[in-house]
Formats: sequence, structure tokens, C-alpha cells
Amino acid sequence: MQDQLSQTFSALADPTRRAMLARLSAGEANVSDLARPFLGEMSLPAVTKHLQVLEKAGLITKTRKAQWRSCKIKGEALKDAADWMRPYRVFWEESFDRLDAYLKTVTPPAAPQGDEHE
Amino acid sequence: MQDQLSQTFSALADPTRRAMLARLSAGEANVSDLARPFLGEMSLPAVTKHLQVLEKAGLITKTRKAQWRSCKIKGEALKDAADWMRPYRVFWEESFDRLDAYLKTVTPPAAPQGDEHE
DNA sequence: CTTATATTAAACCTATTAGTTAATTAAACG
DNA sequence: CGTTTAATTAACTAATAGGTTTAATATAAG
Repeated sequence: MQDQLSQTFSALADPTRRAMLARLSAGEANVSDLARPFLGEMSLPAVTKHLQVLEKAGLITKTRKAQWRSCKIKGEALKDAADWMRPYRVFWEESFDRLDAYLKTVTPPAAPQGDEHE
Repeated sequence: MQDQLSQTFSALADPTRRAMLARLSAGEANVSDLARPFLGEMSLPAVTKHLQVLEKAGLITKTRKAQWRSCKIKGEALKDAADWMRPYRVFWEESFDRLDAYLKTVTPPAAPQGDEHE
């Protein structure tokens, strides 16, 4: 079994599943509701599988109401993923240019002439 | 070929690749440097492949210096991933409980956008 | 009890992924 | 030139992902 973070990123690496999360961000929905936009492109069992991936990744929870399963976003796994990303913000923010210049003084690029590295 | 965001999340869904990015956040490094911590667990070609995944996902760039390839983090793809996540913050912040109660009574004003579905 | 509805499970197929080893390219250097 | 060093490509394998269709389960409703 994969580590939690890998499972989370893996679950997010599919446009169908991201669309499902987007739908769920508007509120709970059962499987049929979530399936509707995709039934032209894939079968219901395929939708079930996508939801199982989301559930195993901890991105949603399902609760049973009669014969319907109501799905709901669960924030923790998303938080863990966002937390992992946070330290990398410096690489896309304006401060990056200064950081980049700094890193070039601390870790100089390999010199062309037989300069050994570490 | 997958959409950009899926490729990015997919690239992040592996602990080896995340460790490589972590190493690169400390500054540029060539393939051998990046490989060193993993050579007990996997071969050099395996490392090359991981770096190719990161490069295709736009998470790093490689520049050639003599016979070394210097790898460097490229922020944009990470930014796109972080941007996708941002609207979901409400689901793991303290305000969530109140927001959740609110969502149950009303159609929400600012739902995160789903992907175009190809 | 029977049937309809909502959802999942089982069995299967194909493409992709992550790894391997062996061979190849490319540059630097004696 | 021939060798060493850095890294990639090629060819292969095993496991996983994402889809299918058919069958099963569980609840509600007649």
C-alpha cells in the first residue's frame, strides 16, 4: 500500500475525480448525482471506482441513507497535500528571483573544467 | 496525453520524486547527486526515469553542463496545483463547521471550478 | 413476495508505470 | 586515440489503473 500523501496526489491526478470534488464542494451528493455528468463518457461502475479511489485517499466520506450513498468532502488529506506544497511557494512567488540569486552564491553550478562536486 | 494538472499531481504521487524535489529546493543538483540517496533502492536508469517524469510535468528543468545535467525546480506547475487546491481550503479550516452548516441551507456562492473534461 | 432503484462486486481487458539489465551517447582527459 | 565519467536509451517484465459487461446486493415501494 502506498503512503498517504502519494495516495492523495494520485487521486487528484485525474480530471474526472477533480470534477467530482468540485461538484462536492457545492455540497453533499449521492453517487447518481455525481455520475450524471459522466454517464455519456463512462459507465456507472467506473464512477463507483473513481469514488472508491477518492474514499481510500481520504478525500471523501460516504454515508448510507436508504439505498443512496451520500458523498462529502473530507478536508484533512487535502490539507496534508497543501501543507506539503507550502514550502515550495518561494519557487513561484516574486521573491523567487532574489532567492534564486542567493542560491547561486551558496550552491554554485558545476564549473565547466573538471570541477568535482562534493 | 494527459492534461497538465493531472500530469503534475501524478508526478507528485511518488515519494522518490517528492524527495528529489525536496533536495532540489536546497539548490540545483545534477543527476548523480539526486540519485545518490536512492542508489541502494533503485538503479540509475530508474532515477533518470523519475526525473523525466518531473521534467515532462514541468516541475523541473534540466540544463546541460559538460557531461552533467543540472536540474532545477520550476515553480509554475506547482503553482497551478496549489491554485487548484486553494478553493478547498475552507474544508480544512476552522471556519468549516459554520460554512458547512451554511452550505446545507443555501446554494454556495463560490464553488471551485471543475476541469474541462476531455 | 415481487419488483424497481441505487450501488457495488466480479471477472476481464488493455495501457501505463516503475523497475530491471545491457548497450549507447557525449564530453573530458591522459 | 582510448578510457573514464555522466547520463540516457532500448528492450523487457510485473504490477497497477481505468475502463468494460454481467451479476449481485440492499433498501423501498406496490
